[in-house]
Amino acid sequence: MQDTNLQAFLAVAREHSFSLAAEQLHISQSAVSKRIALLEQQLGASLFDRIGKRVMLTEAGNAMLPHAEAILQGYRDAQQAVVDLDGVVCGELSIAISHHLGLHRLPPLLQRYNRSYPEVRLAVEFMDSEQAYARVLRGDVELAVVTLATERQERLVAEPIWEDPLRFVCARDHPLASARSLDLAALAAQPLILPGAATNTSALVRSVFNTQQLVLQSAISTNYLETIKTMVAIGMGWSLLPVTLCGELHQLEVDCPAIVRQLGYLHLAKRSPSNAAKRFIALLQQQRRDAAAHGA
Amino acid sequence: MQDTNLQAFLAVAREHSFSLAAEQLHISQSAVSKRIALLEQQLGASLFDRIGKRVMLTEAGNAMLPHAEAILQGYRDAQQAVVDLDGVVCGELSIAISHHLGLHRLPPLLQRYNRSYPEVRLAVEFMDSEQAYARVLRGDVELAVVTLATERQERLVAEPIWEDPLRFVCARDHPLASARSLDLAALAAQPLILPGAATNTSALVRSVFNTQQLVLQSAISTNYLETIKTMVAIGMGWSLLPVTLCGELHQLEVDCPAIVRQLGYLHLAKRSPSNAAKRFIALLQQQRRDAAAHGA
DNA sequence: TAAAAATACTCCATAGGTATTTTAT
DNA sequence: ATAAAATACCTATGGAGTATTTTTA
Repeated sequence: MQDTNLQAFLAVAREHSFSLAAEQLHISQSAVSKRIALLEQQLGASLFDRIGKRVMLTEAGNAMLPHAEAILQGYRDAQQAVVDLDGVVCGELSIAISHHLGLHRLPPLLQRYNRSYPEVRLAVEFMDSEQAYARVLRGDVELAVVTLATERQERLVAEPIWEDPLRFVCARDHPLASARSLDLAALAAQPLILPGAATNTSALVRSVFNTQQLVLQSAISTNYLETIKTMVAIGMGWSLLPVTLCGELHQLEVDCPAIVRQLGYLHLAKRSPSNAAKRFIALLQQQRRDAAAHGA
Repeated sequence: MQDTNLQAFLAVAREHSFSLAAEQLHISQSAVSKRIALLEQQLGASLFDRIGKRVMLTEAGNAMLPHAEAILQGYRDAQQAVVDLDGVVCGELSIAISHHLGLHRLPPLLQRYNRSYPEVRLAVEFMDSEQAYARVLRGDVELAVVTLATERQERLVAEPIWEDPLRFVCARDHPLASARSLDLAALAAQPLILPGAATNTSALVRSVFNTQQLVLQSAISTNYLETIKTMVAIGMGWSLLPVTLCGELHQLEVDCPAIVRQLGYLHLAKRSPSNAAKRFIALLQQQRRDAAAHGA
């Protein structure tokens, strides 16, 4: 990205010679002649007086000189500005975060990010994971950190960071708490409390029961796991909750494969991540490695 | 003499669309695609994210934007500089004018200029004086005609043309109107209406009161002197206004040195004025001479 | 399905090279 | 006569257009 005609102009002005300018530019003398001729034609004015073997700037050439330099400097600056982007982390980073992750996993990460890159203005919005998916798809936010959907979406890149195993829970004084051995069918017969039917978590749970042709019907429905926990604690039914949320609830031993939510980040496949986003993703992935090392 | 690739870049950035940009440039959509692709290849970075039907700047594109504008402006300046050599007054003259001057001092000048040099396309923008300073500094406009700042700026040439003495005014039925003798302290104790704190006019006024360790606090604030006049007329407080705006307001005799705004023009020191700008400046300076002769 | 961007292809203008001519000392 | 710029002529490339394909809403 440059302007070869202006380069020729500056070289000739500097060298007072078409031939020397040609040498400097590693092109033929005739090419220089033509570049200058073209410029002169475009400007409607001569740039050089060719007085015998002397080449000197005309008035118009003098007038052009600083502008030509400014323009070529502009090209260099532009190029540099793009190159400089590598490694410079600044600007705004818009993230959608699920309520649950915002409460239980992200605070330390956000704090660390904010300390490491104070130049980045973090625009964080908390919402349901499904809304976050939509916001990313629409390009409203660059990144989301949420409960991942079980099936991958065409236009999105979704990477799991944490595994979030769900435990069957009920109140301590709930009939199920004293049951000897439990299977999915026994649970399906009892009142339960699940996140809204449209949520990824709910879909995951229902898919497990579906393998045994069991259909779940949740009486109470909310997308806030904290609320579900409270409902379970007062004996409204059983539910599935992340280990970290089980607290003093009774955990049921159930004869079925582990039910594990994938928590992670996602962004539009086609959208090139900003440097700010890249760093955030790096932080998330480091988190995953740490968790893996710790778990092992 | 120009850069068609950068033109395409700016057009796409402006329109958020390759097709619309193509229309504007009167070339085919595929040509635009190729120009952008070439730029991106030369820079080694994507300039736009094509997300479905949405076209948006990447970080690199954002970084490029001001440079691309600067380069194309450079071409225009270069062209104009050569044209101006012939003493021809034509092309475009971009001027930023303060609301007040645009209303009260410049109309006859603009009219005369327009008649004398119909070849010049006047691009006039009205704004606050402080915004005008910024526009000149950024090179967005060539000239500004505004209220001058009290201290001179390094990179600017600022020349006063008019003196604009400010008068203390209040409503006819305002308590101050019947006061025998007034000093600054007495005024500072009463509600007043001043232009915004960031304005040159406000700074000038406050500096005068500061010499007596008086601090002014303006309840209402607007940058439009006409609005201030109206507010004063309905008795909201006293103010300082140019003589020409005092009209039927009560003018207070106050024991203090005259407070005089300097109105004039300014431009970048390094930017040599175009012929069109030179003529405009000549008109302004003739105005000053006329005023001096009339005043004498 | 419709609209927008990318791509395939074709064509021509032009930038560049070589060789030659012109011009001024 | 010589050195330097202009020019003639040829070639290859790149930029433009049209038509088509791909992609996503």
